[in-house]
Amino acid sequence: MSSPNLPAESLVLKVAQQLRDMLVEGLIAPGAKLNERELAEACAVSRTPLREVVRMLAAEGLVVLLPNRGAIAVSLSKQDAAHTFEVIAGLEALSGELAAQRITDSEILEIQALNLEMRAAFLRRDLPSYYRLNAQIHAGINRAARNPVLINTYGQVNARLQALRFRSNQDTDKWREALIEHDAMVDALGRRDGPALSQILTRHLNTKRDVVLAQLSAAESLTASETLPPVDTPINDTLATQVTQP
Amino acid sequence: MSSPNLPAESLVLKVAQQLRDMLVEGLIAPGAKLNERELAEACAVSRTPLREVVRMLAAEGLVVLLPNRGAIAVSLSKQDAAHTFEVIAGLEALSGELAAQRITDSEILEIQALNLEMRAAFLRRDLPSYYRLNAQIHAGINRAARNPVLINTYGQVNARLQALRFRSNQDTDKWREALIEHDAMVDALGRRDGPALSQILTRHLNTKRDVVLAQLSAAESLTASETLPPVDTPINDTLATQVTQP
DNA sequence: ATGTGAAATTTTGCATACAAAATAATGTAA
DNA sequence: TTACATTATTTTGTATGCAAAATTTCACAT
Repeated sequence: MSSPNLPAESLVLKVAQQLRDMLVEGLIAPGAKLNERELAEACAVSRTPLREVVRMLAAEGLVVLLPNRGAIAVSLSKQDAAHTFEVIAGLEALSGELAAQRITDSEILEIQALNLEMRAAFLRRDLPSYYRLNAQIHAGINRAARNPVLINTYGQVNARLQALRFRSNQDTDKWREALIEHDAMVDALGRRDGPALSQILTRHLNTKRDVVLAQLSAAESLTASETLPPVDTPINDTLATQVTQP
Repeated sequence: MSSPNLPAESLVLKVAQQLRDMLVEGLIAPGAKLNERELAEACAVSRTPLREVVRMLAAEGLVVLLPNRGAIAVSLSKQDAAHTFEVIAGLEALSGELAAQRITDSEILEIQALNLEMRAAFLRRDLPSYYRLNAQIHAGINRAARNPVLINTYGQVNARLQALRFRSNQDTDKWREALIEHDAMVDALGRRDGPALSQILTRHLNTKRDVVLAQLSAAESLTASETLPPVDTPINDTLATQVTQP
């Protein structure tokens, strides 16, 4: 039911979604400075609405305001990420609890189907499809919780995690483990066992947290060795692969 | 260590807190229109920073943007309030779980002391003190969870409930019930029994939700009979009940 | 070379100005 | 009077302009 007249959407909301996407997709790197003039030009608006958008994203936690120094894309430390995962785990636990009470039979079937598709994606080692289907399953559970406030809160907190861009190739054992957790999840959902689903989701998020934190540690030590060579050993080879990130 | 030079704080952040307070304190009534000229004048700034603030509060869910028609203070329907309480319950459950693991002995003592003060306030039927102490106890538990993201998320969602201004006189039985729940809460915290604390907090929030929803029903039917003859047309809901953007 | 400081440039923050939309007011016809 | 169309006023949305702060550039001294 897309109406033919599209002026309904406010300009700021469109630009907000645009910038939000750029941040979540990683087109604007974590920690990168947001230049008002540049972004305004890129979005084809003046600085005024753009500034309003940046303030909105700051309230959402996707950017950080630096007084008199503009804004930067949020860059979560490992601790920040851990804290965020804790909250996400709590929200998903709630979501599972509520979804088990309120989900319809057809929704259960749909999620079961998605889970099978996800297994297929795993067998093909099709990571993009896997992530898409994984997100769809969790979104389906959230939707089945029948709570717009929960969905909204979840989306806001989760966006900050998405901005981490951790969707890299995880090791196969962990991946297989995640699949087992998903099976248990779908099973609990099918039995409408809220507490069980809740518990599985919490555990699932904890393993996901561990994977992401490990990746962050790896990336961190990697960039550290790039930018800060060991004190004793002078630089002897010039690779010219400097990463532009504060 | 409050620095002597106060220009550090950004103007927008100050105005944001100002407006936020006005909304939470009920100085701006739920559903009330936010006139940019008026508010800008009241806050002694021009419309530009004020608009930025309004956008921030929209992202926080304290105001709702109406395209081409400005913004209104959020006005939660009963369903919205119920949904919000569900999320708050989930967040407090998480908070209790984490706090039980991380709280220090002295923090436990402090919360026990606050609980006793709250009992005293109850005996005196000192409602303001009761609410203040109650808030302090819950804030203490949240703080003990050692998770800034949780505190932030909680604060944002809870602000919308505060804006309901439901702190009216509750009936004495429910009040006594709340006291018992608080005792159980403090007890579980003292034993560092996370699951128990979590469960008690959830139940506590559910009773609180029931109280508030009952009050909302009462207020609703009251204003309805004042403004409209008791016909079958509740023109009310479904207009501005959307809390925030996707 | 390296560090320091002053001038130049850029960038942010805020206010004002103007166009479009919405609301209120007025007049007219039934 | 009421309903409706038309005009006037207000209000919102966006762009532009200007001052303050921050960043960069560059000259100069160590």
